[in-house]
Amino acid sequence: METKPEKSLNFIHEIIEEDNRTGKYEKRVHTRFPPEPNGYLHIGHAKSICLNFGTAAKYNGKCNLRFDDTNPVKEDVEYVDSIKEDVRWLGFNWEGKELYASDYFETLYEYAEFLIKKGKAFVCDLSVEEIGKYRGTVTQPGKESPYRNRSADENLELFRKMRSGEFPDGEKVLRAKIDMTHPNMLMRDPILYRILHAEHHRTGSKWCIYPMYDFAHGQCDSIESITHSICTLEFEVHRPLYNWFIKELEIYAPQQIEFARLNLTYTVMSKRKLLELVQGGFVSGWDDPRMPTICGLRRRGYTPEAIRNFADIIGVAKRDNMIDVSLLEHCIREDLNKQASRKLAVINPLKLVIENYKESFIEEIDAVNNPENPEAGTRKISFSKVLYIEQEDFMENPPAKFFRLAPGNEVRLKYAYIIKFTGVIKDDTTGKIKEVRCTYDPDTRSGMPLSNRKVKGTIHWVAACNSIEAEVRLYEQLFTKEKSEEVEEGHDFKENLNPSSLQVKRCFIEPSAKQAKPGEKYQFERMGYFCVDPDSSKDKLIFNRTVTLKDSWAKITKA
RNA sequence: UGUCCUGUGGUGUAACUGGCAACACGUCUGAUUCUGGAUCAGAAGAGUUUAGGUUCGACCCCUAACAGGACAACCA
Repeated sequence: METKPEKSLNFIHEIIEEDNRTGKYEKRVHTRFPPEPNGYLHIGHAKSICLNFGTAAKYNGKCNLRFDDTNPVKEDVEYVDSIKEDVRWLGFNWEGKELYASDYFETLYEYAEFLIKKGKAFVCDLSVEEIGKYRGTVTQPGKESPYRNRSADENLELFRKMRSGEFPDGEKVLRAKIDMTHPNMLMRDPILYRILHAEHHRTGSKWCIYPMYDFAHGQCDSIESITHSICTLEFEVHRPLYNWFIKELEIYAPQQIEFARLNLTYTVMSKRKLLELVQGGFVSGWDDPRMPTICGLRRRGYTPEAIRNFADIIGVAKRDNMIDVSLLEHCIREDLNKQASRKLAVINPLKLVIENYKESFIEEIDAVNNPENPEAGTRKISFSKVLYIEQEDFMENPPAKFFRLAPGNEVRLKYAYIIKFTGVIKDDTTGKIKEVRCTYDPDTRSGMPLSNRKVKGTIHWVAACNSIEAEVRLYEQLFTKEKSEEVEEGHDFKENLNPSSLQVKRCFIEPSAKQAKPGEKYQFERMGYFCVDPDSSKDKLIFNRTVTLKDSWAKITKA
């Protein structure tokens, strides 16, 4: 039992173990999760959160939560609050208080002056457009700014005036003096500070110049003594620049390691596109259960355990990837199968009358709460003459291998009796089936000596006399294409939106569901896992379908 | 017409650091089942982008090609 097969290390943990072997950071492991508070966290962030906090935990290290809040015009406390909530919900804690890049604004400013004095930074008067032109292109070298050779003293004076608010937005910037012909565009005298007369969500109006992300991120990691700065691939090109700052500033050097971000089929992961869906009203909000956001998944009924397990299973590497949602779905099913109490609920009701059952008689029947966990016990459900069954569970002219109710077929009503079809009643004008009639075998109630007779199928049902009504929101993939962003030239990704990603229905549920509270998770037998929506109230129960059960019959019918 | 990164079954990740490819999801069988769920047993599916090279031996090292991605915001 103790000899679990050794799980191989991902490439980041390999690096860490090597560093621990060589004593590079005195065997210290200190990571951080550094979001910008300008949007909600999504499942891609969850991968990063699990990686950073998980790595720290694995090596008895620390992991900071730090907000990289260097752009006051895009950031807001609303986002910092939601991010903190989501990280906590996922099951992670950070020591003491969360940190902010804005905590280090003074230090960062001093770093800038240090560079100026060293002759490695200068104040530039070029406009945005001009700076763009001077930068050259990816294949052509850039040109040096005419302001590049100002004296250190002049630069210092100008920079201090920038800070004291003597210039309007955009008038001047502070730039590093590196190399305008560098093949890496980011090394072509990048901007360090810009003038922004804007209210910052934490520092208020104290500053009117703000460091660029590139001038803040690496130094913040350095200030916090981070050992391994884990980030996504797009920052790989920035690494030489961060290293340049660290070297010129002569400060502690963390090690940056990049990994490939998560992509999931049938959804989008970019903040911009997610925002577009919210603002365009294509979803009800950031926490719409169809969204891949943490709050959306939470509302959908996903558990932190399932998400953490998912993050673990998908692994970490450097190559671009596109993970099949079926893996995420597998993770939540696996978790919920063990946890969720079962209920009987009928979503597309069809009236079923048992002809030989006593009128207005009600029987209390035992139902198992969770077959995976005997300790969950049993509950009573009512059985009566008139029931509802699922429309899909009856067919007048069934195809081969249809094991449900049909002329000539016997089926079991889950936890109750075996019934036999006797007839249907149809609407005179439309010809639609209004009710199905059957007889039951009184000796076959579950648990009775003669109840073991084999029947082809078992279907779920609900008593018409006392079942309760509820709203169910049936969710499907948000997009119709695996690669949701794949569109022809000139078309928009929103054209791939799935028009039937949400179907709202009224359903009948056994009365024991009456007390269901928001956030609670159930399995409606044979239908899937459902979670009580926060919009739910005593008077109006609302359930979100987290995911269907695996359905091999559905596969057969589709084929 | 640049620099950097990446290329292993349908998908994702492995391969004890050079000894002819494993695990998970998915797919398909069969068993079992009062959820066509769960569970159990099994199968198919890659010879590691290509071409050279080093080596007794290469997924692993070297070279080149090809393919994909990133980079030209006073965004992060």
